[in-house]
Amino acid sequence: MQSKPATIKAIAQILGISASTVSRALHDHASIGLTTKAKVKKLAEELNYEPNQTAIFLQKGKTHTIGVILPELAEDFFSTAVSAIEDTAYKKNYTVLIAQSHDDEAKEKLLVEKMKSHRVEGLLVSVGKNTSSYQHFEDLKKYNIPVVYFDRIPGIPNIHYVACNMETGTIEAVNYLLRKGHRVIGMINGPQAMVATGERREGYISAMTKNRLKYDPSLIVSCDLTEHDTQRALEQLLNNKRRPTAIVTFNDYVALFALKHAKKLNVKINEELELVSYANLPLINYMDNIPVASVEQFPYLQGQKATDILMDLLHHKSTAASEPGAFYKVIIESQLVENKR
Amino acid sequence: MQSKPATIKAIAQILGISASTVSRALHDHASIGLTTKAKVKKLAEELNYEPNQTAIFLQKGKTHTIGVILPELAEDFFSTAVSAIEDTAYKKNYTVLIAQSHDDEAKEKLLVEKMKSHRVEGLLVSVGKNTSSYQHFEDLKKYNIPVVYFDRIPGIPNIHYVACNMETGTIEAVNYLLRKGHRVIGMINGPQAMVATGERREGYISAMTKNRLKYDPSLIVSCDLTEHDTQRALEQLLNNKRRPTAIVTFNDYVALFALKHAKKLNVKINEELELVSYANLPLINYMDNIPVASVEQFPYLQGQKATDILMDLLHHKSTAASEPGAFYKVIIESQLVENKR
DNA sequence: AAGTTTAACGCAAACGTTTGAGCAATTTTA
DNA sequence: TAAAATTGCTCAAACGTTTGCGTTAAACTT
Repeated sequence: MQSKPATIKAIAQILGISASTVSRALHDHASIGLTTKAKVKKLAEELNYEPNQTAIFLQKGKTHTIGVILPELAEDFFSTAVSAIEDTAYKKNYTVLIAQSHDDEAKEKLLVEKMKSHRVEGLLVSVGKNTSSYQHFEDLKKYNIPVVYFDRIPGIPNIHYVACNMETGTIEAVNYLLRKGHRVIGMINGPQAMVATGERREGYISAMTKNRLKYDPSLIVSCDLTEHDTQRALEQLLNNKRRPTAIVTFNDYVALFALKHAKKLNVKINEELELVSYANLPLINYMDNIPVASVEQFPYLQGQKATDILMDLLHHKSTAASEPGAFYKVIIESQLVENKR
Repeated sequence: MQSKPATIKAIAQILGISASTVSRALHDHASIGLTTKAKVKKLAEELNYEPNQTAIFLQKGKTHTIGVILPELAEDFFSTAVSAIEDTAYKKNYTVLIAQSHDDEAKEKLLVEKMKSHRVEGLLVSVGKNTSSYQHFEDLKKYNIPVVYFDRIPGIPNIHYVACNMETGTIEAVNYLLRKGHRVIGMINGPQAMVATGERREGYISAMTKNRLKYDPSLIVSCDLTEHDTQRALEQLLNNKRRPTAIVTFNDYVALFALKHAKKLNVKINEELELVSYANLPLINYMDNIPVASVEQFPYLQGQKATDILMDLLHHKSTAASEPGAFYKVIIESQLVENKR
């Protein structure tokens, strides 16, 4: 078998015409005769000709490829976001390159280099939870590679992003618990560096004070989202002088860790302790007992919007460049959904 | 700002030397003077030079890219498999291009074209559940693009694949249920076209007959894995003349659909009816009640092995070509894991 | 001192495609 | 029937790299 795919040159040689004619024929250019076109197309079909994108990329300077950098593909939130990204990109005839940082800032930097090297036209990123500097992303602007952040966004100005406003959902969550009669409500929050951590905290404080309850800082404890640290955080809350009867956890994984540990500690879920979480997992509502409610973060929507924005940026580069102060900031309001039993 | 990244040519021009010298200098070629090397590297650093992969691809005829085609990224099984693929590929300095078929055979074909067009060096694929012809994949062999199938593999000879042998796990599952005292065991199986459907069926029959129980065909009903059809299948089993007290479901999603519907039908889970499933979901073991056990399919391992095989194929192409009869067939034995309460 | 080696670099082609400009036939116009 | 317009095609350069081969000048032989 022919190991190498057919090229335009090969077609040209067989037909005894020039490569440019073949190229134009395949593109239905007006200045090529119908008989020639027919011959070319027929042979291309026969040889199973497939344009070499890498050559086209080089020639046109456009790769029609976007990159995605995110912490963990296996996490349900991200995989559905990527699913949306791929779907949306596919419709616009873009290809997507993925890479996961595993929350490692050093690797994140390397991945940016790799993406740059691959000449992606734009980048979609959800930053690692430990990432402290965003310079490696911001540098891309110099090369006209737009970056759209989603979900885990940096807390810096002048960026494009789509994210959930966690404050809204958190307020709803706390209100929900208050309505159910809870007065001492704890929170297992995320790392201080994350924007979402601050929003949850603000939401918590806002809901409490709006309800004329005093805010007790000892009821909010941050953790690094690992199972181990969640256990520590849970114990810290349970041993607090004012022991919470309900806890808002940073996300579903944390909720599951906490649940597991609570069982081990013989804390009766939904009697002694109720949980409210932020949905990253699809089937939490198939579960019994926990958590009683979740704050939905719309991963598919986020992925979709982020890709739309990137596409817009790519196709109106001039506009974006001419209005350097204009940044997309799409905020999806998080929403409390009560989990049906 | 400079909108376009620096090129070798640009560096050459600035330094007043030739492009080839710059290229060699950057690669630490022996025949370039140390002072020149130093100058080149310094300037490259300053200009933030990043080699243009598309150009290198074209020149070398190697893209260092592999493609992944699978049905649904948002499904947990696949996302963790992709996570493994990306991790493994990254270590070998390969980039991964992903695309989802959404179980649509026509789209699957288009994606193959796209991958071919992108000149991926190899392909990892998990076929759609309705895919009946595999010609679009097999055609790639002509172009020396190796294909490694994983998990959802075609039932044809002469292919490389890694998959779980569902028969083993199914036998274990049925044995487990028999030990628990069940005698009438149902099965909600997948589409007939899937290899895994056959394996489950064989496992079921094998376990039953080995235990001297007669095999009742009406207890195995196939469904298309949608929620709706699962409901139908469940009802069919519940209305069977011999009503099963336990059901083996095709996967966790089907189990969840069945569970949901069973609740609606007022069937008491784990009293009237026990479920055993095949794990695709990570947190099924955090759940109460269902299912009592799962057959683990090791998604990360599958992704990893599949990528390893592909890498091997890519690096020993000659070997593979010289021994046309040699195909990788990695079978991971599925394994029953009892879900801890 | 003439010949030979070696070090350091440049030339040019190639990868596959696109595209502006040019050119030769053929057809149209006046 | 000569000039002008149209048709259908070819040439050559370009995109950014790599690489075999050639070239120059300096350093080393004997």
